[in-house]
Amino acid sequence: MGKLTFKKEEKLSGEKSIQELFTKGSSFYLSPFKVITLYSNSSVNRVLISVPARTFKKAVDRNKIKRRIREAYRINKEKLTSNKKLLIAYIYTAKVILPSTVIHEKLILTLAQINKGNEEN
RNA sequence: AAUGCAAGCCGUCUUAUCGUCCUGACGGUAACGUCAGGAAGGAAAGUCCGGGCAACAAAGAGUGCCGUACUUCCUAACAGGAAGGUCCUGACUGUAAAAGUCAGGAACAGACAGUGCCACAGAAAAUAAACUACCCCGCUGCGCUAGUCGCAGAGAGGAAAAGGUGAAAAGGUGAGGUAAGAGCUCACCGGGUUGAAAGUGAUUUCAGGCGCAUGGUAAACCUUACGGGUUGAAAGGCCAAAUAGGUCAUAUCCACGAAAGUGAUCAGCUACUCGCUGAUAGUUUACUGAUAUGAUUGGGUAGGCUGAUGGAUGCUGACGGCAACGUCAGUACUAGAUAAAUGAUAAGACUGGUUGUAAAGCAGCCAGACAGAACCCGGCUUAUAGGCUUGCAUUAUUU
Repeated sequence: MGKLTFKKEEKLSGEKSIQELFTKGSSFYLSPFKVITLYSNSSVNRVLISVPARTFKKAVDRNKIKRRIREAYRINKEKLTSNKKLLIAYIYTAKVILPSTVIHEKLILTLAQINKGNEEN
């Protein structure tokens, strides 16, 4: 480990798996995110990052938020301790563009929450 | 030099650490790794026009629907662009009037094909109309200067000249003419019309004749001319797991038969499977099944590839053209993602603003826009901190 990469394989795509995640996954809110998780049999954790176009009408703003979340996940993803692999969706629910440091802090909290959920199962 | 306007151009940079996508080379069975190269815009935006491309449709014509609307040209095409014309507005020059130059604007075909509408005000808003005032005529009354008189009244006519209303009042100004008036007549202007000349054309100029009642609105319906097949890359083309199905082979079980063996073929019903019916075949009344494994196969789901990035491309030069643009030659370029890459963090530089200081300098603080490719092009429209260049105007200074 120790590689802070984020390759194509880790990006969640495909209509079917996304539908499955949204219908069967379990979710929790932790401002500014809504997080949805689901166990899968893939070889890596796969992540979907979404910023609603309803709150951020300009593509530039959405891209900026997505990039910050992606960077935060990339740097902190080794904090995930589960053996089983997950599908994770991050949905950005805040109405303003938060600075990178805040997004980093909050995302670490969400990872801790996901780990806690694993231990209970 | 400053400010304003117009046109054109640019629209932050560097380093470090960690990362993303594409291409190539090398290593590796592969996963992947190493190295090298490349990776957003002037609007990528709005999706408002036009085209390429693709599929489907399509005898021809008419009607309907939608769009366009001064002319000529440019272009693949356009509602875009260039040049020009007409009208309107403003400024300047200038004159007795005229006229010219510059800048801006125009939904700039048709209102003697038809239908409709024209609020309020006003007498009247469209085959004209008489409220006030004006004029003539006869009648009645009154007056005295006793008339071809004056005043008043009601009546019958004339008249679009004056007043007032309105966005608009039926060509304008002047003269003649008349009871008063009227294109009733004349001159000039305006209008439409005929001819000639100039121009590819819109149109212009000149000449003749026309007295010339019949408004506005087509961003009301409408008429005329020209153009338009429909749907968009989620189009279209190709490959193709898994699962279910077809066919073949083998094995096992089962059924029939005394045994050998057989467990098929064809047609009809049904969208298909199953099933049913019939015929034929296996010496034959019967039976004409099931499961597993392997091979193969049609369609095709998930998914993938393609479409899809080199083009009506940019730049430079020559030639043609007033110009838009075209032709030729040279040269340069190369994003290709797909739940959607092109980044994150830190430091510094640069530019601008502001505060401190008498000022330069320096220091502190703040800011660096609009905005993210999605098949590709040509336009239009809208957003945009700051900077640069050129031209014009104004002001100030120096020579």
